[in-house]
Amino acid sequence: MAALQPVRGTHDLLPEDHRRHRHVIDNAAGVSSLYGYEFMSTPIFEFTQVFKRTLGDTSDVVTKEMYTFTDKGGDEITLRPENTAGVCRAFMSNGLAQHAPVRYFYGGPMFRYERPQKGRLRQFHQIGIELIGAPQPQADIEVIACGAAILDRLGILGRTELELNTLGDTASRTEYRNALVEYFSDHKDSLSEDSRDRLNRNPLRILDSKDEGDRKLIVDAPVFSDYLNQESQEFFATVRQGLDDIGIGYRLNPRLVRGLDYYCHTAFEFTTTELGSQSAVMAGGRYDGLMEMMGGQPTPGVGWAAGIERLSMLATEPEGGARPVALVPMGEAAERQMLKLAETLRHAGVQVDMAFGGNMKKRMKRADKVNASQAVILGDDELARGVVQIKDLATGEQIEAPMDGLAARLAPPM
RNA sequence: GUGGGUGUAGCUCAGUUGGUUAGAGCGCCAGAUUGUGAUUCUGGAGGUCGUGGGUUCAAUUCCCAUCACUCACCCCA
Repeated sequence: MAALQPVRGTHDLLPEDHRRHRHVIDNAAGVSSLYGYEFMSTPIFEFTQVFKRTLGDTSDVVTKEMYTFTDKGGDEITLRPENTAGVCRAFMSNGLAQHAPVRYFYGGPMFRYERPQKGRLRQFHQIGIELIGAPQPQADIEVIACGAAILDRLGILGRTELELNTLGDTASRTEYRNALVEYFSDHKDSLSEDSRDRLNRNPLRILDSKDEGDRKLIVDAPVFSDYLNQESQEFFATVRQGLDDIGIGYRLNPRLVRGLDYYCHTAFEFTTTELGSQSAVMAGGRYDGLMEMMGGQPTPGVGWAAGIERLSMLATEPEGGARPVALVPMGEAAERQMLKLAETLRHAGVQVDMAFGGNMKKRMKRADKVNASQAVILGDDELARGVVQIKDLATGEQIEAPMDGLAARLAPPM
Protein backbone atom coordinates (compact mmCIF):
# COMPACT_ATOMS: atom_id res chain seq x y z
CA MET A 1 0.00 0.00 0.00
CA ALA A 2 2.79 2.37 0.92
CA ALA A 3 4.13 2.19 -2.60
CA LEU A 4 0.72 3.13 -3.96
CA GLN A 5 0.52 6.27 -1.90
CA PRO A 6 1.33 9.55 -3.54
CA VAL A 7 4.42 11.30 -2.22
CA ARG A 8 3.72 13.18 0.98
CA GLY A 9 2.25 16.58 0.42
CA THR A 10 1.24 15.85 -3.17
CA HIS A 11 -2.27 15.29 -4.41
CA ASP A 12 -4.02 13.98 -7.48
CA LEU A 13 -6.28 16.47 -9.13
CA LEU A 14 -9.30 14.41 -10.10
CA PRO A 15 -11.78 16.01 -12.51
CA GLU A 16 -13.74 17.66 -9.73
CA ASP A 17 -10.63 19.20 -8.17
CA HIS A 18 -9.45 20.21 -11.57
CA ARG A 19 -12.67 22.00 -12.31
CA ARG A 20 -12.16 24.10 -9.22
CA HIS A 21 -8.57 24.87 -10.20
CA ARG A 22 -9.57 25.81 -13.71
CA HIS A 23 -12.29 28.03 -12.32
CA VAL A 24 -9.61 29.97 -10.42
CA ILE A 25 -7.12 30.05 -13.29
CA ASP A 26 -9.65 30.96 -15.98
CA ASN A 27 -11.15 33.80 -13.99
CA ALA A 28 -7.77 35.10 -12.91
CA ALA A 29 -6.41 34.96 -16.45
CA GLY A 30 -9.56 36.62 -17.74
CA VAL A 31 -9.45 39.48 -15.27
CA SER A 32 -5.72 40.06 -15.60
CA SER A 33 -6.02 40.20 -19.38
CA LEU A 34 -8.22 43.27 -18.84
CA TYR A 35 -5.17 44.84 -17.26
CA GLY A 36 -2.99 43.75 -20.15
CA TYR A 37 -1.37 40.69 -18.60
CA GLU A 38 -0.70 37.80 -20.96
CA PHE A 39 -0.33 34.16 -20.08
CA MET A 40 3.20 32.78 -20.14
CA SER A 41 4.98 29.80 -18.65
CA THR A 42 8.50 29.05 -17.59
CA PRO A 43 9.94 25.55 -17.03
CA ILE A 44 9.11 23.99 -13.70
CA PHE A 45 12.80 23.50 -13.03
CA GLU A 46 15.74 25.81 -13.39
CA PHE A 47 19.42 25.78 -12.56
CA THR A 48 19.66 25.93 -8.80
CA GLN A 49 21.54 29.21 -9.04
CA VAL A 50 18.44 30.96 -10.38
CA PHE A 51 16.77 30.51 -7.02
CA LYS A 52 19.81 30.59 -4.80
CA ARG A 53 20.94 33.98 -6.01
CA THR A 54 17.54 35.58 -5.88
CA LEU A 55 15.87 34.21 -2.80
CA GLY A 56 18.82 34.84 -0.52
CA ASP A 57 21.12 32.34 1.06
CA THR A 58 19.43 32.58 4.44
CA SER A 59 15.78 32.34 3.47
CA ASP A 60 13.92 29.24 4.60
CA VAL A 61 13.00 28.47 1.04
CA VAL A 62 16.63 28.14 0.05
CA THR A 63 18.03 26.61 3.21
CA LYS A 64 15.53 23.85 3.71
CA GLU A 65 12.64 23.85 1.29
CA MET A 66 14.06 23.37 -2.17
CA TYR A 67 13.76 20.18 -4.16
CA THR A 68 17.25 20.08 -5.59
CA PHE A 69 19.02 17.32 -7.48
CA THR A 70 21.90 16.72 -9.80
CA ASP A 71 20.76 15.59 -13.23
CA LYS A 72 22.51 13.05 -15.43
CA GLY A 73 24.61 15.72 -17.05
CA GLY A 74 25.88 16.86 -13.68
CA ASP A 75 23.87 20.07 -13.57
CA GLU A 76 22.39 21.29 -10.31
CA ILE A 77 18.66 21.53 -10.86
CA THR A 78 15.88 22.79 -8.60
CA LEU A 79 12.14 22.40 -8.90
CA ARG A 80 10.83 25.94 -8.77
CA PRO A 81 9.64 26.96 -5.29
CA GLU A 82 8.10 30.12 -6.74
CA ASN A 83 7.90 31.67 -10.15
CA THR A 84 9.15 35.24 -9.95
CA ALA A 85 12.79 34.25 -10.34
CA GLY A 86 11.91 32.08 -13.34
CA VAL A 87 9.96 34.84 -15.04
CA CYS A 88 12.81 37.28 -14.52
CA ARG A 89 15.28 34.77 -15.87
CA ALA A 90 13.03 34.38 -18.92
CA PHE A 91 12.83 38.14 -19.29
CA MET A 92 16.61 38.29 -19.52
CA SER A 93 17.11 35.09 -21.53
CA ASN A 94 14.74 36.33 -24.20
CA GLY A 95 16.13 39.86 -24.31
CA LEU A 96 12.77 41.37 -23.47
CA ALA A 97 14.16 44.57 -22.01
CA GLN A 98 13.45 46.32 -25.30
CA HIS A 99 9.74 45.59 -24.84
CA ALA A 100 9.59 46.85 -21.25
CA PRO A 101 7.33 47.30 -19.47
CA VAL A 102 5.93 43.80 -19.96
CA ARG A 103 2.98 42.24 -18.20
CA TYR A 104 2.79 38.50 -17.59
CA PHE A 105 0.32 36.17 -15.99
CA TYR A 106 1.36 32.66 -15.03
CA GLY A 107 -0.05 29.60 -13.36
CA GLY A 108 1.34 26.20 -12.49
CA PRO A 109 2.90 23.89 -9.93
CA MET A 110 5.50 24.95 -7.38
CA PHE A 111 7.48 22.73 -5.03
CA ARG A 112 8.60 23.24 -1.47
CA TYR A 113 9.80 20.61 0.94
CA GLU A 114 7.63 21.54 3.91
CA ARG A 115 5.52 19.78 6.48
CA PRO A 116 2.07 19.59 4.87
CA GLN A 117 -0.91 21.24 6.51
CA LYS A 118 -4.25 22.60 5.49
CA GLY A 119 -3.53 24.91 2.57
CA ARG A 120 0.13 23.96 2.60
CA LEU A 121 1.48 21.28 0.29
CA ARG A 122 4.76 20.13 -1.15
CA GLN A 123 3.49 20.41 -4.66
CA PHE A 124 1.04 23.25 -4.82
CA HIS A 125 -0.14 25.56 -7.54
CA GLN A 126 0.13 29.26 -7.92
CA ILE A 127 -1.13 31.92 -10.21
CA GLY A 128 0.67 35.21 -10.35
CA ILE A 129 1.38 38.33 -12.34
CA GLU A 130 4.60 40.20 -12.90
CA LEU A 131 4.96 43.71 -14.25
CA ILE A 132 8.55 44.13 -15.29
CA GLY A 133 10.35 47.28 -16.30
CA ALA A 134 8.18 49.88 -14.59
CA PRO A 135 9.81 51.78 -11.71
CA GLN A 136 6.80 53.99 -11.04
CA PRO A 137 4.54 53.58 -8.01
CA GLN A 138 1.59 53.52 -10.40
CA ALA A 139 2.75 50.06 -11.38
CA ASP A 140 2.37 48.88 -7.79
CA ILE A 141 -1.14 50.29 -7.70
CA GLU A 142 -2.08 48.51 -10.92
CA VAL A 143 -0.72 45.19 -9.71
CA ILE A 144 -2.62 45.39 -6.43
CA ALA A 145 -5.78 46.53 -8.20
CA CYS A 146 -5.58 43.59 -10.58
CA GLY A 147 -5.18 41.20 -7.66
CA ALA A 148 -8.13 42.70 -5.85
CA ALA A 149 -10.25 42.45 -9.01
CA ILE A 150 -9.43 38.75 -9.31
CA LEU A 151 -10.34 38.09 -5.69
CA ASP A 152 -13.54 39.99 -6.27
CA ARG A 153 -14.37 37.92 -9.34
CA LEU A 154 -13.84 34.77 -7.32
CA GLY A 155 -16.16 36.06 -4.64
CA ILE A 156 -13.59 36.19 -1.87
CA LEU A 157 -12.42 39.81 -1.76
CA GLY A 158 -14.91 40.55 1.00
CA ARG A 159 -13.42 37.86 3.19
CA THR A 160 -9.87 39.09 2.88
CA GLU A 161 -7.99 42.06 4.20
CA LEU A 162 -5.28 43.87 2.31
CA GLU A 163 -2.24 44.46 4.48
CA LEU A 164 0.28 46.96 3.24
CA ASN A 165 3.78 47.97 4.15
CA THR A 166 6.87 49.48 2.66
CA LEU A 167 10.31 48.01 2.92
CA GLY A 168 11.88 51.15 1.50
CA ASP A 169 14.60 51.24 -1.06
CA THR A 170 17.79 49.27 -0.61
CA ALA A 171 19.59 52.11 1.15
CA SER A 172 16.81 52.67 3.69
CA ARG A 173 16.34 49.01 4.24
CA THR A 174 19.99 48.26 4.78
CA GLU A 175 20.32 51.09 7.25
CA TYR A 176 17.26 49.97 9.18
CA ARG A 177 18.37 46.38 9.14
CA ASN A 178 21.69 47.35 10.63
CA ALA A 179 19.99 49.39 13.33
CA LEU A 180 17.77 46.45 14.19
CA VAL A 181 20.62 44.00 14.37
CA GLU A 182 22.49 46.38 16.63
CA TYR A 183 19.48 46.86 18.91
CA PHE A 184 18.58 43.19 19.23
CA SER A 185 22.20 42.12 19.56
CA ASP A 186 22.38 44.21 22.70
CA HIS A 187 19.44 42.23 24.09
CA LYS A 188 20.42 38.92 22.64
CA ASP A 189 20.12 37.08 25.94
CA SER A 190 16.47 38.07 26.33
CA LEU A 191 15.52 37.01 22.82
CA SER A 192 13.69 33.76 22.16
CA GLU A 193 15.63 30.98 20.52
CA ASP A 194 13.74 31.43 17.25
CA SER A 195 14.49 35.11 17.21
CA ARG A 196 18.16 34.67 17.95
CA ASP A 197 18.21 32.58 14.82
CA ARG A 198 16.26 35.26 12.96
CA LEU A 199 18.84 37.82 13.99
CA ASN A 200 21.29 36.28 11.56
CA ARG A 201 18.88 35.22 8.88
CA ASN A 202 16.16 37.83 8.71
CA PRO A 203 16.15 40.36 11.55
CA LEU A 204 13.01 42.09 10.28
CA ARG A 205 11.13 38.91 11.09
CA ILE A 206 11.74 39.41 14.80
CA LEU A 207 9.24 42.25 14.67
CA ASP A 208 6.54 39.71 13.89
CA SER A 209 7.49 37.29 16.67
CA LYS A 210 4.71 35.79 18.77
CA ASP A 211 6.98 35.24 21.75
CA GLU A 212 6.00 37.42 24.72
CA GLY A 213 9.54 38.21 25.76
CA ASP A 214 10.33 39.28 22.21
CA ARG A 215 7.31 41.53 22.10
CA LYS A 216 8.51 43.49 25.09
CA LEU A 217 11.78 44.15 23.34
CA ILE A 218 10.05 45.04 20.11
CA VAL A 219 8.22 47.92 21.75
CA ASP A 220 11.45 49.88 22.07
CA ALA A 221 13.02 48.67 18.86
CA PRO A 222 13.95 51.16 16.14
CA VAL A 223 11.00 52.14 13.95
CA PHE A 224 11.30 51.77 10.22
CA SER A 225 9.67 55.07 9.37
CA ASP A 226 12.63 56.86 10.99
CA TYR A 227 14.94 55.25 8.49
CA LEU A 228 12.87 55.73 5.35
CA ASN A 229 14.55 58.28 3.13
CA GLN A 230 12.64 60.99 1.32
CA GLU A 231 12.36 59.08 -1.92
CA SER A 232 11.00 55.95 -0.24
CA GLN A 233 8.46 57.94 1.70
CA GLU A 234 7.20 59.67 -1.41
CA PHE A 235 6.98 56.41 -3.28
CA PHE A 236 4.87 54.83 -0.59
CA ALA A 237 2.66 57.90 -0.27
CA THR A 238 1.89 57.76 -3.97
CA VAL A 239 0.96 54.08 -3.76
CA ARG A 240 -1.35 54.73 -0.84
CA GLN A 241 -2.93 57.73 -2.54
CA GLY A 242 -3.59 55.65 -5.64
CA LEU A 243 -5.25 52.88 -3.67
CA ASP A 244 -7.40 55.45 -1.92
CA ASP A 245 -8.34 56.99 -5.27
CA ILE A 246 -9.59 53.72 -6.73
CA GLY A 247 -11.30 52.70 -3.54
CA ILE A 248 -9.17 49.80 -2.41
CA GLY A 249 -9.11 49.60 1.36
CA TYR A 250 -6.04 48.44 3.21
CA ARG A 251 -4.53 48.23 6.64
CA LEU A 252 -1.01 49.41 7.28
CA ASN A 253 1.02 46.66 8.87
CA PRO A 254 4.55 47.79 9.71
CA ARG A 255 5.39 44.21 10.66
CA LEU A 256 4.59 42.84 7.24
CA VAL A 257 7.93 41.53 6.11
CA ARG A 258 8.82 39.40 3.13
CA GLY A 259 10.77 36.23 3.63
CA LEU A 260 12.53 36.58 0.32
CA ASP A 261 15.47 38.89 -0.08
CA TYR A 262 14.56 40.56 -3.31
CA TYR A 263 11.65 42.68 -2.12
CA CYS A 264 11.79 46.44 -1.63
CA HIS A 265 9.32 49.31 -1.35
CA THR A 266 5.77 48.00 -1.51
CA ALA A 267 4.95 44.74 0.25
CA PHE A 268 1.38 43.54 0.49
CA GLU A 269 -0.67 40.54 1.40
CA PHE A 270 -4.32 39.70 1.06
CA THR A 271 -5.04 37.69 4.20
CA THR A 272 -7.93 35.67 5.50
CA THR A 273 -8.86 34.10 8.80
CA GLU A 274 -10.62 31.19 7.12
CA LEU A 275 -7.63 28.99 6.36
CA GLY A 276 -6.33 28.02 9.76
CA SER A 277 -2.80 29.17 10.35
CA GLN A 278 -2.27 29.90 6.69
CA SER A 279 -3.44 33.47 6.40
CA ALA A 280 -1.89 34.62 3.14
CA VAL A 281 -4.03 34.15 0.07
CA MET A 282 -2.20 36.45 -2.31
CA ALA A 283 1.07 38.14 -1.57
CA GLY A 284 3.63 40.16 -3.40
CA GLY A 285 5.52 43.36 -3.73
CA ARG A 286 8.25 45.17 -5.55
CA TYR A 287 11.56 43.53 -6.41
CA ASP A 288 13.74 46.12 -8.09
CA GLY A 289 16.99 44.47 -7.09
CA LEU A 290 16.25 40.99 -8.32
CA MET A 291 17.56 41.09 -11.87
CA GLU A 292 20.80 42.62 -10.79
CA MET A 293 21.21 39.87 -8.20
CA MET A 294 20.87 37.39 -11.02
CA GLY A 295 23.64 39.07 -12.93
CA GLY A 296 21.56 41.10 -15.34
CA GLN A 297 20.88 44.78 -15.91
CA PRO A 298 19.10 46.46 -13.01
CA THR A 299 15.41 46.19 -13.87
CA PRO A 300 12.47 47.11 -11.67
CA GLY A 301 9.54 44.73 -11.18
CA VAL A 302 6.35 44.29 -9.17
CA GLY A 303 4.08 41.31 -8.86
CA TRP A 304 2.22 38.90 -6.67
CA ALA A 305 1.53 35.21 -6.38
CA ALA A 306 -1.52 33.44 -5.03
CA GLY A 307 -2.03 29.82 -4.05
CA ILE A 308 -4.62 28.14 -6.22
CA GLU A 309 -5.47 25.57 -3.56
CA ARG A 310 -6.06 28.31 -1.05
CA LEU A 311 -8.11 30.35 -3.47
CA SER A 312 -10.25 27.42 -4.50
CA MET A 313 -10.97 26.55 -0.90
CA LEU A 314 -12.44 30.01 -0.47
CA ALA A 315 -14.00 30.53 -3.88
CA THR A 316 -17.61 29.76 -4.60
CA GLU A 317 -18.26 26.40 -6.21
CA PRO A 318 -18.05 26.60 -10.00
CA GLU A 319 -21.02 25.38 -11.95
CA GLY A 320 -20.96 21.86 -13.32
CA GLY A 321 -19.94 21.27 -16.89
CA ALA A 322 -22.17 20.89 -19.92
CA ARG A 323 -24.46 17.87 -19.97
CA PRO A 324 -24.00 15.28 -22.70
CA VAL A 325 -26.55 13.62 -24.93
CA ALA A 326 -26.54 9.83 -24.47
CA LEU A 327 -26.80 7.61 -27.52
CA VAL A 328 -28.59 4.31 -26.98
CA PRO A 329 -28.38 1.88 -29.91
CA MET A 330 -29.95 -1.57 -29.87
CA GLY A 331 -28.53 -4.25 -32.08
CA GLU A 332 -25.47 -4.44 -34.26
CA ALA A 333 -26.81 -2.44 -37.19
CA ALA A 334 -28.02 0.35 -34.93
CA GLU A 335 -24.71 0.41 -33.13
CA ARG A 336 -22.83 0.94 -36.37
CA GLN A 337 -25.22 3.69 -37.38
CA MET A 338 -24.90 5.33 -33.95
CA LEU A 339 -21.14 5.36 -34.17
CA LYS A 340 -21.44 7.47 -37.29
CA LEU A 341 -24.13 9.63 -35.74
CA ALA A 342 -21.97 10.19 -32.65
CA GLU A 343 -19.18 11.57 -34.82
CA THR A 344 -21.57 13.80 -36.73
CA LEU A 345 -23.00 15.20 -33.53
CA ARG A 346 -19.60 15.78 -31.97
CA HIS A 347 -18.37 17.59 -35.05
CA ALA A 348 -21.46 19.76 -34.76
CA GLY A 349 -20.52 20.67 -31.20
CA VAL A 350 -22.76 18.31 -29.27
CA GLN A 351 -21.24 16.58 -26.24
CA VAL A 352 -21.99 12.89 -26.74
CA ASP A 353 -21.76 9.87 -24.48
CA MET A 354 -22.14 6.38 -25.85
CA ALA A 355 -21.39 3.23 -23.86
CA PHE A 356 -19.17 0.62 -25.49
CA GLY A 357 -21.63 -2.16 -24.81
CA GLY A 358 -24.58 -3.38 -22.81
CA ASN A 359 -28.27 -3.83 -23.33
CA MET A 360 -30.74 -1.01 -23.40
CA LYS A 361 -31.32 -0.99 -19.67
CA LYS A 362 -27.62 -0.70 -18.92
CA ARG A 363 -27.21 2.03 -21.47
CA MET A 364 -30.11 3.99 -20.05
CA LYS A 365 -28.63 3.62 -16.59
CA ARG A 366 -25.39 4.96 -17.85
CA ALA A 367 -27.17 7.87 -19.52
CA ASP A 368 -28.49 8.79 -16.13
CA LYS A 369 -25.14 8.38 -14.43
CA VAL A 370 -23.31 10.67 -16.83
CA ASN A 371 -26.00 13.28 -16.17
CA ALA A 372 -27.20 13.28 -19.78
CA SER A 373 -29.96 15.70 -20.62
CA GLN A 374 -31.45 13.47 -23.30
CA ALA A 375 -31.17 9.94 -24.59
CA VAL A 376 -31.28 9.26 -28.31
CA ILE A 377 -32.64 5.76 -28.87
CA LEU A 378 -32.18 3.80 -32.08
CA GLY A 379 -33.48 0.28 -32.74
CA ASP A 380 -34.11 -1.78 -35.86
CA ASP A 381 -37.56 -0.29 -36.30
CA GLU A 382 -36.28 3.31 -36.15
CA LEU A 383 -33.32 2.42 -38.32
CA ALA A 384 -35.64 1.14 -41.05
CA ARG A 385 -37.70 4.31 -40.90
CA GLY A 386 -34.76 6.74 -40.60
CA VAL A 387 -35.88 8.15 -37.27
CA VAL A 388 -34.76 8.13 -33.62
CA GLN A 389 -36.52 8.40 -30.30
CA ILE A 390 -35.42 11.35 -28.20
CA LYS A 391 -36.15 10.98 -24.52
CA ASP A 392 -35.92 13.90 -22.14
CA LEU A 393 -34.38 12.36 -19.06
CA ALA A 394 -35.70 14.96 -16.68
CA THR A 395 -39.37 14.79 -17.69
CA GLY A 396 -39.43 11.28 -19.14
CA GLU A 397 -41.10 12.60 -22.28
CA GLN A 398 -40.19 10.84 -25.48
CA ILE A 399 -40.65 12.04 -29.02
CA GLU A 400 -39.78 10.69 -32.44
CA ALA A 401 -37.59 12.72 -34.77
CA PRO A 402 -35.98 12.17 -38.17
CA MET A 403 -32.32 11.16 -38.09
CA ASP A 404 -31.47 13.77 -40.70
CA GLY A 405 -30.82 17.13 -39.14
CA LEU A 406 -30.48 15.67 -35.67
CA ALA A 407 -27.31 17.63 -35.04
CA ALA A 408 -29.07 20.93 -35.54
CA ARG A 409 -31.80 19.83 -33.18
CA LEU A 410 -29.41 18.78 -30.42
CA ALA A 411 -26.66 21.34 -30.84
CA PRO A 412 -26.53 23.86 -28.02
CA PRO A 413 -27.80 27.31 -29.00
CA MET A 414 -24.99 29.66 -30.00
C1' G B 1 12.45 20.34 11.78
C1' U B 2 9.26 20.36 16.92
C1' G B 3 4.68 19.10 19.64
C1' G B 4 -0.82 17.34 19.92
C1' G B 5 -4.93 14.46 17.50
C1' U B 6 -6.63 10.73 14.07
C1' G B 7 -6.21 6.09 10.86
C1' U B 8 -12.47 0.25 10.82
C1' A B 9 -15.86 -1.40 3.33
C1' G B 10 -15.19 3.06 -2.71
C1' C B 11 -17.28 7.42 0.72
C1' U B 12 -19.22 9.16 5.75
C1' C B 13 -18.97 6.89 10.29
C1' A B 14 -20.67 3.16 14.41
C1' G B 15 -18.45 -0.82 17.33
C1' U B 16 -15.20 -4.26 20.09
C1' U B 17 -14.19 -2.83 28.90
C1' G B 18 -8.97 -8.51 24.51
C1' G B 19 -12.64 -14.00 23.15
C1' U B 20 -16.16 -17.90 17.32
C1' U B 21 -18.84 -15.47 11.10
C1' A B 22 -16.74 -6.68 12.48
C1' G B 23 -21.81 -3.28 11.41
C1' A B 24 -25.00 0.99 9.27
C1' G B 25 -26.12 4.69 5.56
C1' C B 26 -24.68 6.10 0.79
C1' G B 27 -22.28 4.01 -3.48
C1' C B 28 -21.38 -0.51 -6.53
C1' C B 29 -23.31 -5.27 -8.93
C1' A B 30 -27.63 -8.40 -10.05
C1' G B 31 -32.94 -9.35 -10.29
C1' A B 32 -38.58 -7.51 -10.12
C1' U B 33 -41.15 -11.45 -18.15
C1' U B 34 -40.84 -8.82 -24.28
C1' G B 35 -37.03 -1.94 -26.49
C1' U B 36 -36.54 2.63 -21.41
C1' G B 37 -32.84 5.55 -16.78
C1' A B 38 -33.46 8.35 -12.18
C1' U B 39 -37.89 6.68 -7.94
C1' U B 40 -39.60 1.73 -5.19
C1' C B 41 -38.83 -3.52 -3.73
C1' U B 42 -35.54 -7.98 -3.26
C1' G B 43 -30.82 -10.14 -3.24
C1' G B 44 -25.36 -9.86 -3.61
C1' A B 45 -20.19 -8.54 -3.69
C1' G B 46 -16.64 -5.75 -1.01
C1' G B 47 -12.71 -5.02 5.08
C1' U B 48 -5.31 -9.03 6.45
C1' C B 49 -9.94 -2.88 11.40
C1' G B 50 -3.03 2.05 7.97
C1' U B 51 1.75 -1.04 8.12
C1' G B 52 5.50 -3.78 11.05
C1' G B 53 6.87 -5.70 15.66
C1' G B 54 5.79 -6.86 21.00
C1' U B 55 2.68 -8.62 25.35
C1' U B 56 -1.08 -12.68 25.68
C1' C B 57 -3.84 -19.18 25.41
C1' A B 58 -6.15 -15.29 22.22
C1' A B 59 -5.11 -8.49 19.59
C1' U B 60 -8.97 -4.84 15.16
C1' U B 61 -9.07 -3.72 20.69
C1' C B 62 -3.21 -3.09 25.12
C1' C B 63 2.27 -1.44 24.25
C1' C B 64 6.26 0.22 20.84
C1' A B 65 7.84 1.72 16.14
C1' U B 66 6.66 3.36 11.33
C1' C B 67 3.74 5.62 7.42
C1' A B 68 -0.22 8.84 6.06
C1' C B 69 -3.71 12.57 7.20
C1' U B 70 -4.85 16.58 10.46
C1' C B 71 -4.01 20.80 14.03
C1' A B 72 -0.45 24.14 16.17
C1' C B 73 4.77 26.09 16.04
C1' C B 74 8.25 27.51 12.21
C1' C B 75 7.65 29.45 7.47
C1' C B 76 4.77 30.80 3.62
C1' A B 77 0.88 30.91 -1.43
